[in-house]
Amino acid sequence: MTATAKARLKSQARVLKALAHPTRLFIVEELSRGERCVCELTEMIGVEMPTVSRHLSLLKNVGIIEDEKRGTQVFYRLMTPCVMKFLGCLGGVEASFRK
Amino acid sequence: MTATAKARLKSQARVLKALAHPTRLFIVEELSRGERCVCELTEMIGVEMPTVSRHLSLLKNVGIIEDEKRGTQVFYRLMTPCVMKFLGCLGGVEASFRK
DNA sequence: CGAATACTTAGCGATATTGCTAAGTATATG
DNA sequence: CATATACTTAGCAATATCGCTAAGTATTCG
Repeated sequence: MTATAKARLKSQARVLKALAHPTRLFIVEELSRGERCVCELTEMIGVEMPTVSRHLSLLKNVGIIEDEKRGTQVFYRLMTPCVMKFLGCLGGVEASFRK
Repeated sequence: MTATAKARLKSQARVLKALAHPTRLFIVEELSRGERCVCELTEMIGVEMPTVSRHLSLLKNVGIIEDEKRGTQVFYRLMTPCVMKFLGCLGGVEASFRK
């Protein structure tokens, strides 16, 4: 394993790790339908806002989503719609395992 | 969020979590080129065999790989080549973030 | 300005993950 | 049978993650 390969794997793992949580997967799916503010997401998810906020900043840190403040609200947008194809495939993986 | 949606997200997150580690990503990539025994993977990765073995059983538990014992060796195979397309897309995600 | 709303950050305890070493299991081999 | 090889399992310490509450920041509104 070269150092380059190692760096690439680490970087890819970082993105996967960011996606690897039910709440964050929900956020990504929801944002794929359009931008949402933190309060909307919080209500849909059903955990405290600080918790949602932390999930959001995690996704933002790896470049999957982006935020924009408008008034007192902060709206988040999906930056990499590619992630959705990704998740579509994922459905196949579990299905193939369950059968 | 319905209970069904919750269960699906949890299941998907489980698969992503299994992939979300540099060593396990390496294993998946390597197995996409053909089956490998634990000792081969161990040598390539450069950590102790028990550690590799645990990464392998994690991947096996979510149905991504499968094992077969032949003599004293255990060979692992990729069960869901779909995962590779998945990872191809991943390259795009990081690239789009870095630029 | 003062209060309210929408968020984020910090800090905490509970739990999960990671890699290690040591010990256990199973198959081949002298 | 005894030893070696290939692997897995168990147990441990270090570290990371998760959700919470409390406290801080920023913008709006009376």
